[in-house]
Amino acid sequence: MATDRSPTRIQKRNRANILEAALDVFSQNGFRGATVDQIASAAGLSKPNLLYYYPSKEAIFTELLSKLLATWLAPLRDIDPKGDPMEEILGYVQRKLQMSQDMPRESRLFANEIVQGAPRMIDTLSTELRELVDATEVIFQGWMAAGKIASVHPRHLLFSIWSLTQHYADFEVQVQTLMTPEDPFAAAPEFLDTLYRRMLTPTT
Amino acid sequence: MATDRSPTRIQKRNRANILEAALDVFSQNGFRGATVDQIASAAGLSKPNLLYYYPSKEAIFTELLSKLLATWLAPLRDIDPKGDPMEEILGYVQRKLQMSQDMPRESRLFANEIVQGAPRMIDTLSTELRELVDATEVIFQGWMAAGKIASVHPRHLLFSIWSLTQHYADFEVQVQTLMTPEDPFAAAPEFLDTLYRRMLTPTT
DNA sequence: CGGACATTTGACCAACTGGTCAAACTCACG
DNA sequence: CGTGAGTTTGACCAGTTGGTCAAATGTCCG
Repeated sequence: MATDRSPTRIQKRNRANILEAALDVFSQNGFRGATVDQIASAAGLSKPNLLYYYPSKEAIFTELLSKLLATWLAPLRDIDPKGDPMEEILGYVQRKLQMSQDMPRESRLFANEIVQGAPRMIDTLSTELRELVDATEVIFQGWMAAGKIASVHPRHLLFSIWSLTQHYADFEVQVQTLMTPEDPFAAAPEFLDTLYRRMLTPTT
Repeated sequence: MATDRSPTRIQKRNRANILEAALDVFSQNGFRGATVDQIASAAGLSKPNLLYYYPSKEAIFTELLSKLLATWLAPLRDIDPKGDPMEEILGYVQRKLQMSQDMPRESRLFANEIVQGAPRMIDTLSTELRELVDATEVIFQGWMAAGKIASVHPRHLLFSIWSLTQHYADFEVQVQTLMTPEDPFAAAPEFLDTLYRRMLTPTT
């Protein structure tokens, strides 16, 4: 496989199929729980054929992670320091919630990895994500100092948003089981909107 | 091994060691990621010796889960319908948070299993836990109807407490990495207390 | 002490898993 | 068509893993 030439039609199709299949399998079983054979057949390929496109299971996982991280963090980058504070935060919450609903596999992929100590993500966490979180903290602190939102611990605020929104994807089985027949996502937007509005409305 | 006789001194010691080791290994690697050998050496036994006490890896896992579930759910059962609503809920939040800090392995054990679809817990979830959640919902609804706490979706309220408190244990690596050098658990109690106090204070 | 029962071990096995390789096959293109 | 590059495959391999078994060793108690 010539990696330094522009990819052929077949390469494009197969690489896309592999990543799609890998997302399915890794998000459901975690890295160690997933087998190359599972991914291969989910992608409609034989195992050696899959390994013709990616040199190892690890390589598939790594590429998948790095391709998805940007998407996953986009809403956080989109927070506008010059926007209305309450609207920005409530909007971020709703966007994250929507992502949990639309992309539960991505959420679980990261959840699986982090619960097990994030052995393949720790570098990204402590550099790229750390910077982004630091920047967000500054924004939140500015809003709090200006009295636009109530003063709370900015990092805990951010973690709480991640926690609450991703919970619906990561623990979907549990939420589904305990909410049936109600649709968990039906009342979630309003619940979270109310929660953050009450917590963050300044008490002058 | 005579299972129908009272356990010997050695049986008691070894069984305890095995479950302790299993908690370590399963919570860090999930069911599939854990190996019988890992558990055995963590318990100071050889693999065949371990399998003399438990017939299979699955059996260890199952026993571990069922033994821990009672402990894990105790704070929820302890909510007193006749107590002061706000105090009961804030107390429950603090107890759950304390458990995340003191028993992070237990939290991650369940988290690992549920993220991956809870194949070995789904029965428990849909019966025992379901009943407990149903009962709690009734309590919450009573308090809301009486105007003692603000009206919010009772199940989402409960899930939010689980989510926020267990987040500190389940995603410990991430939280640690992004909060260093601050101790995540230092500000958490106050943050959660404020959050739920503001959300649940009735707006008459 | 001695025997019955409990515990431990090393050798072993079959299934699974990640990965390799040479040979066969397919495709684009002149 | 033909040819060279791109693609696919079956056979294979070594390491890991859950689990078995008979034999060896340890412990308890009369």
